Amino acid sequence: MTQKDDFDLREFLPYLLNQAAEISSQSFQRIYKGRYGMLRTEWRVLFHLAIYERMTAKDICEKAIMHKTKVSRAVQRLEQRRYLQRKPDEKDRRHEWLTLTSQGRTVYEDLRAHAQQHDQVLMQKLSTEEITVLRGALNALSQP
Amino acid sequence: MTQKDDFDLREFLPYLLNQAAEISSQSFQRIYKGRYGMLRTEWRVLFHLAIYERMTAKDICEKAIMHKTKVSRAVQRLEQRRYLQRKPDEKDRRHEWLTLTSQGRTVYEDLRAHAQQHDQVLMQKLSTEEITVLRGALNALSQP
DNA sequence: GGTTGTTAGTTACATTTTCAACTATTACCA
DNA sequence: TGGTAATAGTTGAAAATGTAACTAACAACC
Repeated sequence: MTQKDDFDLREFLPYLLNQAAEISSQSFQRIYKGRYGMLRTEWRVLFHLAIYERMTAKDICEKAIMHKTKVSRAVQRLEQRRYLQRKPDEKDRRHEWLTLTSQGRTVYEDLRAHAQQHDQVLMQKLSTEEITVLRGALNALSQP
Repeated sequence: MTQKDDFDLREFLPYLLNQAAEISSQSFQRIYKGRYGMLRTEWRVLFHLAIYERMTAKDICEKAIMHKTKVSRAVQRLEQRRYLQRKPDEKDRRHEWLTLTSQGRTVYEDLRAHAQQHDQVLMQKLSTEEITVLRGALNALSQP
């Protein structure tokens, strides 16, 4: 009998994180999909732009941990729907600055309200202290 | 100034969970992909079978929170590589019992060792107490 | 027993994602 | 200055995923 048998994959952090992330995202996904036909990639780009105001696609890649082709296509679709605007950087025309249109901000505000509600439901499953520790731990694990 | 401005999506649990899950999964993904050319779906089916010994595809869907078509295709590929065997249920031939072959178990043991290592690296980012609370919270959030 | 409904699992097709190659622009440096 | 390297972002083809329709087997009710 060796020591390796002590390790149970049911306690493997990436597994637990994935299950929790999956389940807690699902019902919210139905909201942005149902209301605006948005994909998860688009929702993520949208709210990053709302939070940080003005970003390049590359900034979004880094903050949101998304591949650049994913971001590129999400930006295209959000632009088509007039949720965002692109403006090339004057100094370095490889960069494009992205900002939400007022229409994009309206959509964002609506979704944010739903997100807040959704978050409250999730937090009811936890104690105040658990929530604090959880947030801290998730932030720590998100540093690569 | 309304209350809604208090809610910052950077603290939205599904977002934090997703970031942590994504980052903590990435380096491990390179391992099963690099060593065995496996996809995440296949890895998940493999280790569920290793843990529970004998399951139907439906059991896996429920435990792993995966859609049945994902499971169906992962099972097909694992069978082609001779990592698992199917056996129809005698009583109810709609059910198929799945078990790992010895080859599948060997692969699993190898990956489990790597997972354990990986888990230890992740846990170094956290205190013992954080780990305990985190596990509890993730389990709570995984109840749908 | 036969009709209807349900369940486990697969398949076809559409959508999304990934990977690699590509363009356009700027940086570096001999 | 010119040539190579690096960077931001896009695109096309291949792979993976999601959706809905399907098959096969069983259940339930008349």
